[in-house]
Amino acid sequence: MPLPEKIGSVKVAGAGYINFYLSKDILLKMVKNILESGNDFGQSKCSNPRKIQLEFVSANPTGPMNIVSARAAAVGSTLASALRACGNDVSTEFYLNDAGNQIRLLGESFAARIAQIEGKNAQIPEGGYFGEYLIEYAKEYLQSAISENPKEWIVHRITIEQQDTLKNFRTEFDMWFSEKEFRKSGKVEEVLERLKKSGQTYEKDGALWFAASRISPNVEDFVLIKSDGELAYGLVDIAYHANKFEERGFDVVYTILGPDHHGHSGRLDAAMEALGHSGKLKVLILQQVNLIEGGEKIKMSKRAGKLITMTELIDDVGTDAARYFFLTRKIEAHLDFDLDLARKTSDENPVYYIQYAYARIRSILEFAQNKGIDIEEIANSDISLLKEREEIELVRKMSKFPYIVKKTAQNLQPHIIPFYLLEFAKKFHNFYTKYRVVDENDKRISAARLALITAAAETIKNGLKICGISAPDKM
RNA sequence: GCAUCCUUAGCUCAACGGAUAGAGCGUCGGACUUCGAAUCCGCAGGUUGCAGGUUCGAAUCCUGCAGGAUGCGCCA
Repeated sequence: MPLPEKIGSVKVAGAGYINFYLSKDILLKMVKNILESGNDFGQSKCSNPRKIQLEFVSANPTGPMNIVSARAAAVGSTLASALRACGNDVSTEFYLNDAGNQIRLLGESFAARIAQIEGKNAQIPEGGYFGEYLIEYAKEYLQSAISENPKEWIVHRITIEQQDTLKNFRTEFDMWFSEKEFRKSGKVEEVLERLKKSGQTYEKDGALWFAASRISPNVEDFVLIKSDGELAYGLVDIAYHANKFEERGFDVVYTILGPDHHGHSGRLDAAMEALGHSGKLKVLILQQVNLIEGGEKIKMSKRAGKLITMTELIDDVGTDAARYFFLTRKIEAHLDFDLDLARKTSDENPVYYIQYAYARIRSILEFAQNKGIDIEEIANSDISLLKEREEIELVRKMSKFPYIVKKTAQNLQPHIIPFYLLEFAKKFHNFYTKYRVVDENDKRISAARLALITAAAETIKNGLKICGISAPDKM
């Protein structure tokens, strides 16, 4: 039976399986495609591009960010890149909780610290913020001699700090959405009226409740308006999410929340349904992170003052290693972060294994150039000279990269790319050890192999880029 | 008590419901006069927590049980 030209061979593999292999020609064309695409290799067009919002981190501006925020930053920014690579219109957002009870407590705690430094007798309020960092900020505030209201100042100051930290962690947001400003918009009251009209609210103990349990039996009712007349967090958050769809027209919203918010997730879903947005919001619960050092869990407690902040973690292990480790787990799985392993700049640390493959290729290209080979010309080489098993395997692997990116975006699972890159690096090292790339006695095969490894470097670089990990030329 | 997540090799983890369940690390044994040894090759390591069910087919889906983590406020 004649085979279509795209199919190279067919083999019966046992267990009822028949394998069709892509022809070598098709595979080898991939190499040229990759070289032509360059930085765009891995991008694809989406059959139904959507306007997507991805909200993540959204840490309260009340103190230094913790390691769960770090994980959220790594995961969120990577998913955003992957979704963009698939042709979606993606907007990333940090919801700035700069209003409400916690901010009031922060302001009071900060004022108390200032008063203490000035020698006055002042107490940090019940449930306030006792962290030492407020003392440092208070000194800074007093020295700067600004007339700004201390509460406004501290919120702003901490927000700037968070923005810097996130930027250092290669996580940028298109939008920092202020809760305080949002509350002024009147949207909260409007949404409240609509919820009342939906008939799913009731009064009890002087508060206004939302009957979420009627919409979804597993969800408990919750308070919209507290008995003191204040807006509850739940209500503001519902209005905020309604705003995403109604004022800003997102088709889909992904909100990444910490494990302590899983109860909130069901409430939001129920409320979105009541407001006519069912199925458009997907809350992703990102599980917790345990830091492991010396084979043991580091117990962190605010009281004992043993808290490792996101900044400390980045300073300790570096952005590349930290991001890599945060990305290697499914989002719903708990992550044990092995500090000792992440610190190691040796072969045990997989992030270097991948980066090393890239650096090695850059080094070979430089070597070839020094030998007088014109790197620009390798795109015109005779790729069909590649026929060793390891060469074909490498091409086969790189041809899967766009699919890997797509799968990451579809499944909203960041770990797929780092795992792929690890396997890919393995295939490259494998090839490298067995075959010489630059062979002065055979210029034609050299050119073909240089084309091959250039395409490999492109694949690694683009993969690392999506993960927010650097691809160093030398290391 | 309720809710969410987890349980796969010694360790850390992969595996669109599909083939003989795969990687890294660790152990052991090998490979550098030539492009980077931060590398490669090989050996060993498994009743996928337990018990049922659905299916042509289950690590994967359903139920129950056991073990672990977390959350259950008119805080956010």
